[in-house]
Amino acid sequence: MRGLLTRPAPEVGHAILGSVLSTTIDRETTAVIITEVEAYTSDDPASHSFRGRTDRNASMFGAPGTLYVYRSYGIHWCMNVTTSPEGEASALLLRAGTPVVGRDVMMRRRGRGDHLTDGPGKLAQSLGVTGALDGVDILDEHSPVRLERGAPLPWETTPRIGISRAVDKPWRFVATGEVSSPRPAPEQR
DNA sequence: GAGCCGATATTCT
DNA sequence: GAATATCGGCTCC
Repeated sequence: MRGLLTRPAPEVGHAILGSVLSTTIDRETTAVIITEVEAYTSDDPASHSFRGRTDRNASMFGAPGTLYVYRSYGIHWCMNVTTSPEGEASALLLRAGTPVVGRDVMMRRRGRGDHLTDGPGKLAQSLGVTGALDGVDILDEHSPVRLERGAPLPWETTPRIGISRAVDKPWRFVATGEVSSPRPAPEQR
C-alpha cells in the first residue's frame, strides 16, 4: 500500500476506491468503503499546497500514507491521504464512502440517521476525525485512523467539486454501481 | 428537486 | 476585505 501511494495522486486515485478506511476513537470503531476521492498535486492551482508549505498544509508534504486534515469553511473537517514521496505535496481528498462498521456511532456523531458519509465534511464527522489527527500514519495498524486495501471497484472520472481553478482536470474518482455493504443501509441512499 | 444563505478558520490580495 | 477542496436549513416550486 505504501508503494502504491508513492506516486502522484491522479495516478492512484482510482486504486483507493474500494479500500477500507477505519477509525478507533474513544474505543469506538467505525469503518467505510471509500467510494469517492479527488486528487490534488503540488503544481495544481486548486491545491492547498500550490503556494508552498504553511502551518495548515504541512502534513501534505509528509510521507505517503500521512493523514492531512484541514478545516473547511471555518466549520467542517476534511481528510486527505498524502501520496507521492515525502517532500512532494500531493494528496487524495476523501469525499465519500459506504458505512460498514459502526453505523450507530456515526448516527450519534452526526445527530441524524441519514447522509452519514456522502460528503467530505460528513465523512470526517461520522468517522470522528478532527484536526487532532492531522499528520498520523494511516498505514500503521496501531494508528487511530487506518487504510487497508479492499476489493477494486468499477469507477469513472469527473471534474472536481467546489473549486474555481483547474476546473478542467478530471481528477474526481467515483465508484460506479452498488457497493456491497454487510448490512442493508436504507437510510443511506 | 433547485436555489439562497449563514456559519467562520485560514489564506490571499 | 474577499475567497474557500462544505453543510444544513430554509424557501419555493
